[in-house]
Order: sequence, then C-alpha cells, then structure tokens
Amino acid sequence: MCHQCNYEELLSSANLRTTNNRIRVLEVVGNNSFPLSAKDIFNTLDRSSSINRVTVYRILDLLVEHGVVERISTGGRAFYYGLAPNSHHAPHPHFYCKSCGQMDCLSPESLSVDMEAFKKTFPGQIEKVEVRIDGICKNCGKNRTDS
Amino acid sequence: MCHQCNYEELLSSANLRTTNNRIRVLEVVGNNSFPLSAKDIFNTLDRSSSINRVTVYRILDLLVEHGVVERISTGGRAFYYGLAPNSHHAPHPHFYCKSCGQMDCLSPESLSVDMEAFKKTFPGQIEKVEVRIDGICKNCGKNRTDS
DNA sequence: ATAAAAATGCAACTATGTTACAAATTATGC
DNA sequence: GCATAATTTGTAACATAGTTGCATTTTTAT
Repeated sequence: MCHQCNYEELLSSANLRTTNNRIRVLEVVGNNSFPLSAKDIFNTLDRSSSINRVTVYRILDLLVEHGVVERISTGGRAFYYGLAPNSHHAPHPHFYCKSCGQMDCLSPESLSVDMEAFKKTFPGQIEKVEVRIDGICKNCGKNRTDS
Repeated sequence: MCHQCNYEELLSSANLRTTNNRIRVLEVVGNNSFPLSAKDIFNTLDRSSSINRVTVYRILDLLVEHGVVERISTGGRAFYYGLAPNSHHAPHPHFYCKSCGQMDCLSPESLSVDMEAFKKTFPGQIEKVEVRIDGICKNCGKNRTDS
C-alpha cells in the first residue's frame, strides 16, 4: 500500500517502541499492495529470519489496537491485515475472491457510503465501516471456464 | 426477520427437501430479528429437542449455498446467519458490537452503496456486497461509563 | 418390501487464534 | 557501567469455530 511510509515513524507516532520485529511486521503489511493474513505475514517474515507465530499475532493485535494496522474480515475464516487508513491512505472497500482467497483493495471512490446522516441518528459508538465485495476474481473465473 | 415467511415453501422453492431439521434451523434463523452465530442456533435448537452440532453446520452451509440464508462476517471470529435477501427482505447493512458480540440489522436505506457504476467496470464476478459497521452498541457504551 | 439415496450423528481432525509462563531483551536509576 | 525493573519474545499448551470420514438412520423410489 505504501512505499513512502516511514514505518519507524509510524510506530513511534502511535507511542509504540520500534522493536525490530514490529518494524518487520509493519514493513510486510505496508509494502504489500493488498491485505495479507497473519499466516501470510508470518511465512514471509519467517523465511527471511526466524520469528515466532505468536509474536506475529501479538504484534498485529498491538498495531490494530493502536490504529496503525487495520483488521479486515473476509468471506473466509481468517482476518486479513492492511495499513490502517490515515492521511495518506483513504478508507476503501475490498474485494475478496472466494475461490483463491486473494483480497484486493478497491479505489476509495469506487463504492462510497454516505455515513453522515447515519452517524447523526445512530445511538452507539461507531468505530469503522467495512465494505466488502465477495465473489470470484477475474483469474479464478477464467480458470473455471478452462476446465 | 420474517414472521410471514413460509419456511417449508422457502426450502422447496430452493429445491431442498423439507426435513424437520432444516425447517427448525430456518425457523430459528428466520424468526430472529438479528443474525445469530451457528452456536446460538445450535443452542436454541438443542434446548427444544436434541440435534447434532455438525448437522446444524451442514444445514447452514446448505442453506447458504442455495441462497436461502446469508452468511455474514463479523468483526469477530464466527460467522453469523440471517435470512438471505429476497423479495420480502432487501439487502441491508449490519452493526456489530465488539463488546457484546450482538449484531443488529440496519435499515436498507440507512447506508446505501451505489453498485451500478462499479459493476460495469469490475472484471470479476460479484456475488454479494457486505456493509458492516463495527463499534460499541448503546447498551455496552452505557455500562462502560457506569463502572 | 427392498434397494438406493439422502440426511444425521459421532468422533476425530484442521485452521486460526489465545494464554500462561519462562527466557531474552531493553530501558531506567544509580 | 551495572543492577534492577519493565517489556518483548519464544514455547507449549489450550480454546474456538468449523470440517471430514464413516457408520447409522431416515426418506424416497421401484
């Protein structure tokens, strides 16, 4: 999502210590153009230099809690993670392919939801709005007709 | 969601046999005004007359596959189930309370997404659009300030 | 009534995520 | 710089939600 972000800065401005592992996790999440599962992130990191699965989960939880990373639900079982919306990254919807499990980011304007009226009347506390389209991606659709 | 639905009819018009268990599952899902987890559904059914957990999962999968029931993702780990949109039930967004796990249906107009333009340009196959608001519900917010 | 097909139950399993606690690392006061 | 406290990481065990294989029961068709 972001190649210009300074990840150490992102961490410290969220009042988080810049440990090596946190930077590594944030780099994988941030340098990827689409959200990844915890497993994807763990696998990527563990390949370059060993890290514990639990550490990855804990760091992801921490980053989500501090608003650095966004936890995105899919049509499947695992959560995916991407950089949280901030001044450089507008909130945007996602497309989830039920067949291959790949999740893509859609442009912020592609599907906009008008929240203003809603916010005024809703009695609870709103934290985030998630818009997700589920279906079959171009690739998987193609392969299907091939067979 | 629906007290006027004929569940047997719903099943047979989806080309599904009207077994007792299927009707029971569909009744619990359909008579509830908000989506429930598989566990909720199992617990409710098992109280009135014993049923197997796996049977409930299987029936839910079947109903989702045949478009009778909708599988809704939450900000949490489990899926929730509600009647699928049909001529009597417009698709609508949901509110998920991170604190108590309750999911509420919002009115279809409360938050509408304009899909038409999107559909024209998107190269994949669209199955459904999910709009979910996560936050803290009125009740949980109240209890929090009490403490 | 019998055979075939479908649905259900049960036990074991998988995937994803969490907890408890010990070991290692990092920060802080002297 | 060194001792101590606090934080982070690793390891193993556990928890939750859902799935699979296979036997049993029920339903359907002949």
